[in-house]
Amino acid sequence: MNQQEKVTDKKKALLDATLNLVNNDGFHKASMSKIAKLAKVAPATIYLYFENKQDLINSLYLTVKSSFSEYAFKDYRDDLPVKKGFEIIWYNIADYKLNKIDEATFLSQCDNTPIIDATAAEEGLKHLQPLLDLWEKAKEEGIVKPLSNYILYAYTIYPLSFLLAIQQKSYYSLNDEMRQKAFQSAWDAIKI
Amino acid sequence: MNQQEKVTDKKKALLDATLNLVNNDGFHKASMSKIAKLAKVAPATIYLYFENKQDLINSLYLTVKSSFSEYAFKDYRDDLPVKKGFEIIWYNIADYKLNKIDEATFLSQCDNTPIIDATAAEEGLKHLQPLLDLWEKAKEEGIVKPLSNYILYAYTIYPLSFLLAIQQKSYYSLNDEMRQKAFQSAWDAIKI
DNA sequence: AAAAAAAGAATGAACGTTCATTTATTATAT
DNA sequence: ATATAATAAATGAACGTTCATTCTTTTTTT
Repeated sequence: MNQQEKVTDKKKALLDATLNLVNNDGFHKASMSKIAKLAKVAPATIYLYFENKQDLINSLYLTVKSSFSEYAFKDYRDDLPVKKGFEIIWYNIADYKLNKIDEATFLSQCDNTPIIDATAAEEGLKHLQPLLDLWEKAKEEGIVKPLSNYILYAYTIYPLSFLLAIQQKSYYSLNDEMRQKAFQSAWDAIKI
Repeated sequence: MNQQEKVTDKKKALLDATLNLVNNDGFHKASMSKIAKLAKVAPATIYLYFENKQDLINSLYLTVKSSFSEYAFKDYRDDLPVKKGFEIIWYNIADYKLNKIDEATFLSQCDNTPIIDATAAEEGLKHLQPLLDLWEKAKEEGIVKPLSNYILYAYTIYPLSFLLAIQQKSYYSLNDEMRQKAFQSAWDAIKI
């Protein structure tokens, strides 16, 4: 293992530890020493890789967000028919939310609290551009209702966050059949 | 002003202060001394009304949640036709989320983080029972798709949280026309 | 042997909470 | 009605603890 890889390893261990602690105990209980202990590293070592706690959190957010959007647009091409393209993206995001539960939970916590810098939050918003482009095309073609992209998002993608939360509290688990029905509801909400 | 009212006043000032600080700075930055200062009270006074910080937060959550559900079912009666009843509840909740922004923001923060005790969270869940009952009736009558109440919630009520978040970041504001369209999408998502 | 990485101990500041008093209110006695 | 006693409410200072961060020393790599 070379130097570069080792650096990445420690950094990754720290990001993982932070993710888990923030998810399970909340930001206010995720202290630097706990993070260090979980990552099997001395507290001071964190400062070799991150400027301070805020930088650690921001970095984690951007890292996870970018892994999310990579996942979301896997196998998607903008020359596909509108509904097919939307279906691919929707199922990708559903898979992410229901399989990569820790990452998705963390993102949802960041999006609903002020623990992330305004600048980092803005940076994270840019990741969904291909979906916004798709919706513009869909509206032009008269396939989807002429609603703002915010509303389209609210009724198709955002509900998945609730299903994630429910599943995580293990009141409920979403099988393939349910997933199809959920997609149908998303589509019914926005289709003309 | 009698004694009872004075007690309620200080308590209310403390709950208000906590709401504002947690909303703006996050739970981890809302220290007891800041809360006390904002409520114009000595730090020690908080402990006359609440056991500790966790109890303060839990109390705030339950207070707000109960004001929310009172608002949600205003003018609702279970002998109304299903769609009419749903419409009343939906618009009530929309009004709450878009007008009582601070309270709604706080609830959304609580629902997406581990800052609330498990017991308090469970307690808060019971408030939506009339809506769940309505949905059961709607499914029996074949007016609404045979989906779990979780999914029905995810596609009708939950999207309002996103619209709240958007409006609060003031990227966007929801007028009456948009609100009607949003209701239409909610209904389209679940109607048969 | 020199440089870089990591560790652990040490730092002041800030935290939630408690304490001994003071201030305000209510009840009792004159 | 007035003065006094008893109670309740509220305070600011102080507590022990924990926090994020830094400093010094040790270990590892080159």
